[in-house]
Amino acid sequence: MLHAELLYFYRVDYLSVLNESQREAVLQTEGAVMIVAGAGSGKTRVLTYRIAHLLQKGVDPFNILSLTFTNKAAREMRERIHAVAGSEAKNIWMGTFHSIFAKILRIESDKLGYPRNFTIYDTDDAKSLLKSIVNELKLDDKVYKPGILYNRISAAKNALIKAAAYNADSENTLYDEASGRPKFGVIYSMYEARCFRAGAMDFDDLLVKMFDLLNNYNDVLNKYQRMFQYIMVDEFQDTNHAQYAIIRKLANMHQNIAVVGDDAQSIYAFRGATIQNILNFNRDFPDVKVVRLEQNYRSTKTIVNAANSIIKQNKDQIEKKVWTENHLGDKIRVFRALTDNEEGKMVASSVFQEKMNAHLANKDFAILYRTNAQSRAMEEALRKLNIPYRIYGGQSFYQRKEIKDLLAYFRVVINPNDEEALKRIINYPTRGIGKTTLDHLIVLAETHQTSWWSIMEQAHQYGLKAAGLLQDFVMMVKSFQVLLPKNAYDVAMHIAKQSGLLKNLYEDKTVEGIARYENIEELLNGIKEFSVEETADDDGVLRPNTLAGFLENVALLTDADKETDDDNDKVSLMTIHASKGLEFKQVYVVGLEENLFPSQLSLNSRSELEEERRLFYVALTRAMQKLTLSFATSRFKFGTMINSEPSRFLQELDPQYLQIEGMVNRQPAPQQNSYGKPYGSYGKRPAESAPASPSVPKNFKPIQKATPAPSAIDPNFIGDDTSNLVAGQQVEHARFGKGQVLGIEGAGESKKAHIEFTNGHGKKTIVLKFAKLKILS
DNA sequence: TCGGTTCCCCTTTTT
DNA sequence: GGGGAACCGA
Repeated sequence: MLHAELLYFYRVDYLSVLNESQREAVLQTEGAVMIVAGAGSGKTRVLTYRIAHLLQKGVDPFNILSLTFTNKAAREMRERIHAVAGSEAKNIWMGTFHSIFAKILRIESDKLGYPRNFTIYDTDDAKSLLKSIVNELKLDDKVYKPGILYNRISAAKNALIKAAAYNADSENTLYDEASGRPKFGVIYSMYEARCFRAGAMDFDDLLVKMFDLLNNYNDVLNKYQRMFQYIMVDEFQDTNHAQYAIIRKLANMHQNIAVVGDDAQSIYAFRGATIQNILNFNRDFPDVKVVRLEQNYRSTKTIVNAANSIIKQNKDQIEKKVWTENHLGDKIRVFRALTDNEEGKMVASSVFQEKMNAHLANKDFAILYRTNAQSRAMEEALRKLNIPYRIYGGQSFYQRKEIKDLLAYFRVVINPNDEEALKRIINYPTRGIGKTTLDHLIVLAETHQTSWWSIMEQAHQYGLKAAGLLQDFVMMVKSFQVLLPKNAYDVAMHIAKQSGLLKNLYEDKTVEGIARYENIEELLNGIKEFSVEETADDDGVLRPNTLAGFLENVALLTDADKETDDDNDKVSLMTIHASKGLEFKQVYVVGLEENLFPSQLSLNSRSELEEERRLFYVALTRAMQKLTLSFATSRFKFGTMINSEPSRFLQELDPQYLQIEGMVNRQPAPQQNSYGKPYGSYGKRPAESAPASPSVPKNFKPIQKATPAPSAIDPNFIGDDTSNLVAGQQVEHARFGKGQVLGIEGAGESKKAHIEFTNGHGKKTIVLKFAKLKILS
């Protein structure tokens, strides 16, 4: 640290700006610490100062490991530390789990038999590989859907179960047989082998292989344990089993580990995150010091209290009381719109007005939604009012076809065994290597247990009809490979031109074609920027930034990691997931409708519904000054208009914090005791509006808390806990519809129900563990 | 083998 | 309403 920076650092006197708990969290650098940080409680500030404090104490930045969940969080943290602690910040091991592990895996790749420049398969690559495996095995791709297979493989990997172990466990095999996918284990094995053969790791492999590395190579474990004297983990509630197993190993030598998290903001259980890790942490580090940050500095009392009124409806939670000294603030507005487009208009014009009234800038506003598809209506409305906006996430730049195509060229040049990349470009632009040839290649590679590439290199020997064309392709790639040590931009440009890709895109003069060409230009410009500075490699030697280096960086960039343009004063549009960790003066949460938020797919179990509720909690707590919620009574879905009802979450909010606007003038004002339905009755719900259901408040709170997930959609919904299911009960199955239970067989994991379905599906035997049954009576 | 058309499925959320 | 796969005709 430079002297001047040190002085600056002391002058800030960071300890005086912290409250007592925050100070404790910063100063407790030794041993295990768990920081339970409520929303808006200054978590990032604590983490920043904690690292600054370590540096100031003389800890070498190379000995600090700080893991975050997103690239954005890592970057922001680095910038903030740089601001308080100076240029040393860049030497801290700071990044996402995936990026840090990828970095280490490249260094240690030879131990695992991987090339140093292994490819990282993204979700699309992985699904595409699974699809071809299913085809090769001649299985029904309606049953063996890539997405389902991918999720199940991912779940196994997150639990550190590899294919061999998976297949050795009869419980898995039985499960797969019962769910109609007996070949799953075979697919998993093949997938694993094919990734290895291609020199590729998927996202989950970055965790699994990292664990293997530490578990099987004591010298490697020792090296990194020594290195990482201080470990910090942000968003601990979002870690999965594999991630936890790794950090636990790494922390084992020095035992200096601080984890920061908030169970109320756990929104990634669907991806394997488990709050169990919090319990494990207490078990594995029995001397853990727990620090609670409960004072909220971000939001008004109204927002904090309303958010609390939501989260307390969850059964699964760690008791904590988030409070604030901030002023009361405005009530939370609720907009009711007729359609999704009208919702967009209301939100956009409200942003326009608020900007004037409260003298705010565009960047003080965020519009948050549950699904990316909802952004369109918002965009259109904002455009009409000339309000600049920026969309975070959604279809990422790097997921566009043309970008993936060019990147696939780079990938093949760097790692010709990368079969998913090869598949993309082998006949693009068209060069006469069609499906037939590719099928031959696949079969040959499989029989000779080798890669497509090595078959292609010897195409003549295998008597392939298209051998000449394949030879040409191989020669082209090899001519690119020679250039690899050079500067990334020169190589990239050469490849883009010589492959014919640039020309192919240039000739397309349609609007989309021009846009695609511009995207390629943008990518090339990005590479140019990347390649101007030289970097020192691990051995300290300066070398030009190569294309391989660019690809390493780009593989784990997904969403909002593209450089921001000059004008940053824009309204932010993003999913609630993407908004975690951010704050805005004014926040609009749109699409508060049943089946959308909470998502239809979450309605079958209490735990999933509670995750949706935590998601809502995250959304609410993004707002500093003013919060607006909105819903539409109908919206376009798959091109057709569907009716929708207001979300149950609106009804769960304590009405004293709400101000309802845009209502049909049916009643003078919502009465205190009628908050069960303060939004008027619209939509066709005969069962509800019929006199048969009198004035009993349907969602009366105490009842709601005691019974699992009452559904606002199905008035007959009783529950989903099938553990006590008996013959005679009426149930509803997601696919087969309604039916009656004839009998129960077995117990525990393999408990099955014989059910007679009414809608022509007849009798079926359903394994209760994975059938999502609703109990109707 | 290729290009165009139809048709089908889709929607959570992300590294 | 849209992207991708499957299908079909040259």
